Amino acid sequence: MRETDFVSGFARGLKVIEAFGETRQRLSIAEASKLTDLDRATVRRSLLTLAELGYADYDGKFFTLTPKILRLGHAYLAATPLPALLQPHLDHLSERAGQSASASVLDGTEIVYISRASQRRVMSINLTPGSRLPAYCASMGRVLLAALPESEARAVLARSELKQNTAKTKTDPEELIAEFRRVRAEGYAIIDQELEIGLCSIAVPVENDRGETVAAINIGAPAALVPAAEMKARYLPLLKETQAALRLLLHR
Amino acid sequence: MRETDFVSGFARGLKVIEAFGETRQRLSIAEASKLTDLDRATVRRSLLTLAELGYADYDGKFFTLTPKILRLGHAYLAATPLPALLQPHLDHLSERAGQSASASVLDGTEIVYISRASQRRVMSINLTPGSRLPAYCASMGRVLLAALPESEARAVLARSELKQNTAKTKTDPEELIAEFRRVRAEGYAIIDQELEIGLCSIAVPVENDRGETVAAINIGAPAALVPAAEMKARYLPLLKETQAALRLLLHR
DNA sequence: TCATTTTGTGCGATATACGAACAAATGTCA
DNA sequence: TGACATTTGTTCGTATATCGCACAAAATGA
Repeated sequence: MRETDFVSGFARGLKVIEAFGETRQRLSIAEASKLTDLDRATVRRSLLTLAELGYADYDGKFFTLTPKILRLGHAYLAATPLPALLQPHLDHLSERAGQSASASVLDGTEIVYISRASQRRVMSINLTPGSRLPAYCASMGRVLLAALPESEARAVLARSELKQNTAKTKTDPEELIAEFRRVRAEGYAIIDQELEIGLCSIAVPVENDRGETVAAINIGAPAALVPAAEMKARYLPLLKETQAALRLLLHR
Repeated sequence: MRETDFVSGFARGLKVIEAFGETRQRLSIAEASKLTDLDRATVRRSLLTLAELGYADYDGKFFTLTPKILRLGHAYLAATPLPALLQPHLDHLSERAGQSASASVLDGTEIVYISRASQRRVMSINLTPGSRLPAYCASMGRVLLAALPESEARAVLARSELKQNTAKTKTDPEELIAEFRRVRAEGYAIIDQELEIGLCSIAVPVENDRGETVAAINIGAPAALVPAAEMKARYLPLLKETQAALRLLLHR
């Protein structure tokens, strides 16, 4: 790509939008400038542009994003058939399992939820399509990383902040790589309270008819109700059934 | 705002992103140019910028958005406390009603879903946070429009495409304005299959402690199970309870 | 094959970014 | 309270980047 094929004003504006996620709802020009590492004058123009277009409100001091900004992410959810295709299967899966079922894809070091059917809240945080979790310590993340060539998986781990969320969190890259091999061989991943105390989950890949992994689906359950040791026996058959149904759907 | 405080390259780029929602997943440069009414060279630069930043993939012919684009909308959902605040109440409401419960805000002529707790699918389309419906024919839309000064509500209706979705859809602006008055007086709106055959819903406003309407919540049910005439008796008390709980939460 | 559509590129005119300077607001301390 | 320091928002001139057009090249299809 040539130098002149890059619209830096556009790139800067997107950076400004993302600055809102990291901290608070309201940002002043100076705050946004610090977060994005862009000149105050530049940030100001971007924010005024967002306000002019209705993507942001401005009270003279602080800028806040408006719901119109959701159109941007929604462009993806509406344009990509995968989330809508998965949803009814997740609903069915969730109902039969009596637990929450979700689907996600990989974006860098994180997994991104694209569909979800929740029975009740098991996690302290609120997961909706668009929500993100670190891949290395989520069951769907393990499945998605296991699907990458090992060199790529290593590269992702190298870029990840391998944080010890709980006493059970695996943070050693070699141990994780070994786990990815097991996931590839056995076709599922189980997380036992590595992300949050009290939460277990089990995931399998969603493959198209060429065997390529295009997403992951999981079932999450409170550890108090379903010990990790029972996750496989209880939920793997259901997940495998859903996986088989989806494989037939995802021909291309 | 001065002319030079507007970054048109940014505005054009955002228009390009939104072009993906309207049609398909894959857009060529020429297609995107037609949809956005922008010069091909401009669209090409915007798309290449998106690809360079990882927001889009490019196979040499078609561009597709990547899940990274969800970061933009998620910046809003994460930055705004409302969706997360509402979610547990919707879960509780949904469980007690045995039906789907949702929350939305107004964006122009449309309502935007910000949180949702679904029991089972009652609609043909898949609603997730970020999904949009026309305000004039949705129960939450009626509630949100009723909260506007009447002149503004009229202006929104004037900009709306008042489509006859079903035989029951109200499309006369005067009839709708009269209905808004009733909603204001009685505090709830009921939709009887005006959006989709077989779907009834009832909504109430979510107000902060100053009585300002900041969102709407609803319960949707299949008309076959719950006739419109029974919606009020069955669900209004539950909605009112949730509304009262939220009012205490939303002081500012 | 030729016609049609689509994509890529060079160029002049125009719009934008940068950095610095200034003004206004805010905070600090005697 | 008042003087000073700091932070923030805004403006301006200029160097630089982007826009839209026109044309060339490539792909597509009849």
